[in-house]
Amino acid sequence: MHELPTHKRESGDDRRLAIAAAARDIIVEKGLEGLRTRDIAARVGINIATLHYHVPSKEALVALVAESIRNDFKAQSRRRSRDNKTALELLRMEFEDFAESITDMPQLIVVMAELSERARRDDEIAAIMSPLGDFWRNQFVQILGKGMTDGSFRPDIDPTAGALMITGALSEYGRLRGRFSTMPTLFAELERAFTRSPSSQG
Amino acid sequence: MHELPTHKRESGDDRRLAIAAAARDIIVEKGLEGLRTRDIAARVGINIATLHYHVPSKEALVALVAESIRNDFKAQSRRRSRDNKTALELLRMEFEDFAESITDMPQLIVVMAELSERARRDDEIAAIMSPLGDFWRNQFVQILGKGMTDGSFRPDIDPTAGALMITGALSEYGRLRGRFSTMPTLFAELERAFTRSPSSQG
Amino acid sequence: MHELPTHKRESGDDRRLAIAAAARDIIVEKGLEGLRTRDIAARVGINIATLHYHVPSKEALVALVAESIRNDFKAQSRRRSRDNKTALELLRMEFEDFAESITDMPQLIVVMAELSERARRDDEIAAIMSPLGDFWRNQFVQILGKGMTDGSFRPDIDPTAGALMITGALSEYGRLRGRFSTMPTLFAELERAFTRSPSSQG
Amino acid sequence: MHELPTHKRESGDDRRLAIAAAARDIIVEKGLEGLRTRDIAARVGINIATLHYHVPSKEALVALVAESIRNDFKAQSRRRSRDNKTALELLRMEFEDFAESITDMPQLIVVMAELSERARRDDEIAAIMSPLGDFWRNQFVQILGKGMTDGSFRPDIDPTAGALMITGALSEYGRLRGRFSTMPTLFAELERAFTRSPSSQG
DNA sequence: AATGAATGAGAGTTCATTCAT
DNA sequence: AATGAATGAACTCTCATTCAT
Repeated sequence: MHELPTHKRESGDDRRLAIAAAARDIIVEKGLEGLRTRDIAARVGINIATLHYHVPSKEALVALVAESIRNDFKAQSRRRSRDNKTALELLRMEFEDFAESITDMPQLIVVMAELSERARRDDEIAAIMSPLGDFWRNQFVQILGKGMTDGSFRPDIDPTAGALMITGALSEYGRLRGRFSTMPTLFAELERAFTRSPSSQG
Repeated sequence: MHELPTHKRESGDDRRLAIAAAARDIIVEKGLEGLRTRDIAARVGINIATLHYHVPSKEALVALVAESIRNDFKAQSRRRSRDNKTALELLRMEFEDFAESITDMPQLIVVMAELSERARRDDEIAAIMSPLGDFWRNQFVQILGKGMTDGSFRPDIDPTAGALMITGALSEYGRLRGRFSTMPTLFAELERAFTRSPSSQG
Repeated sequence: MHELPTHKRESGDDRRLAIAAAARDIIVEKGLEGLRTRDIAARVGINIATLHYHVPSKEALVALVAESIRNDFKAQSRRRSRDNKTALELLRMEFEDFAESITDMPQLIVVMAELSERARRDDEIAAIMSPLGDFWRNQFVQILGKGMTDGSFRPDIDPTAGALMITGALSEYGRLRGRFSTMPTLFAELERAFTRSPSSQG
Repeated sequence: MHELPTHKRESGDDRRLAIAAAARDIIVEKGLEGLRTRDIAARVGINIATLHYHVPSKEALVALVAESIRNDFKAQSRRRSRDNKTALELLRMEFEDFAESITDMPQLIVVMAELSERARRDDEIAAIMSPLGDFWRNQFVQILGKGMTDGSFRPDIDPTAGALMITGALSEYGRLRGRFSTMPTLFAELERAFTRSPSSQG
């Protein structure tokens, strides 16, 4: 990126980035199942043999994609200061991050879903993806825990179950591609689910 | 099931059932991606050509599996009377149905997930699976709506978003195979999410 | 034909006729190469196993078609009296027979061509088709020979070569399906080829 | 041909030539119908996958053969000067070309016949073969036309019908593989068919 | 770093034929 | 005489991978 690539004899790292990007595009279009090394090579503009020179096997290729996804995902979560915020504010920031991801990299959600599916049968992928899911879920566990203390949320939440509800709802939203509910509506409902009812005497 | 198959000259319908069952097993083990007609034939104990005699193509085979899943899923939902129940009771019944499915046919959830993924790119499968998802989600929409009226639930629920939360949470639970939360804990949290907070004064 | 078939349990001979007819139709549409026993059975309205009951193998089936063609072909040639005719009249009668065949059974020419091609590699078919070609060619050999004597034709014809020219021209016409010359034009040219030039001093 | 192939790592063009040649041999032996990709690969000494690398499908393979035939056929027709020749001389040159083809490449006629048959149902092949037949036939149309002017031939020829007679006779001769007439005999008869009778008074 | 050529293993599918009823 | 079910053998085609250059 920072130096002009010759488009012939690119540095290994740049090639690997390009390969991962092409692979992600294809996964979005045809799923992991429809991912073919030849298609990736064609999209990058290199020979299959060259592809194998940079990424020795398909297994390694999928792992590369998984790592690429992990990097993008983690990058998304670390950009803003989380200090001196109430739990509710933190939750909203997470929601905003999610909305941003969907907007900026709609790929990300789809590819993550495909890789999670694969992780069920592939230990190497599981080793990369599971911590990612854990990390995401755990952020909500933390937020919910904090919110029970600072009064943002109900005091009777089970943070683990609650976090699972949130990630489940967001994943489901991504899967349905917004066909049945808008994001603000869903976010609002999720907030209500963990805050006190407006008036219990109502 | 009820009589030992001779493995020679079975009726077409029985064979198709056996084929669907074998395919489901393999999908659980290796995913839709790892589904091979030869493996199915071997598991059923027939020749590949015989498999093609009963199910003319792999496309048709996947559709057969989808239908088989749909039948099992719908069968699960229709066994008990839903009359004269409060919304909360109905919600609990749904949870019990879900628990039963997980216990009796842990396959079902996994295969449904695989088929839903495939439905994204395969219209024929989408035609079978989408209504199923809609049906499931809609049951919760109904229940939440009713609960807002009969006082079971908060009056400020968005039923559509709420239903999406519930199905998302249940799907996520199935995907994680109970690794991070027990079913009763999750069910309880879901209930609390839609009922009034016990006392807002604490 | 002479007694009403029940369409179930037909006599073997009727079935064989129907099978041959169906096979000929399919050969016209898709060539011998595209002939499938299943397609024949479907067109006749019987099961493949039933087809094999009546015609034990595909080899026998093709032979059956060849015989059916032979019968039709020979029938065409024997309907009119050939007595007391000049060679030129006989030649014209042959042309008329050919024209009639093309009109009444356009199949016949096409299927004959396919079978002749096959005869090159299949001795059984050759045993049926070769005599047919010989018979046809020989009719022209006879006519040309007679014409050299009765003054209808040039005296310097080589009857064998001439007969080959005629059958070749007619076959070519059939193959091209009349795209480059009309039948009367071709017939006239053939006549001229074997009669004296109108005036050599011209 | 000119240098011994190593049977390992040949250039793509050489391989395609070898593949076309092998395919032509097999078509001669077993017909287009009996053409199998595996047989071609075996004859060339390569793997089936390698065959598909060079020729992506069987359809393309048959087209390749058709093109190979066209090239050989056209090459045959363009080697000698056709200037300052009478129509009769030109006709004889065509006959000599035909005789040479039969001697040097007996394949050519047989494979052309098979491809023409196929052309009836395959538009891609028709697009290659039909112009070839048209080209051949048209050469005779030209020669006959010229001969009517320069006095070589009868003045009452229909060139189109006459050309069809010639190509038909030659094709028939090729099909019968010289069983019923020698080439010189046939050529002589064809000449006589279009020249004036030597003397109508005998 | 890059590539054209090659490959083994295996995929889904087809087809004439047979068997039990 | 008829059929649904079954099958072995074969077919075209695909794919990740390797090798020589």
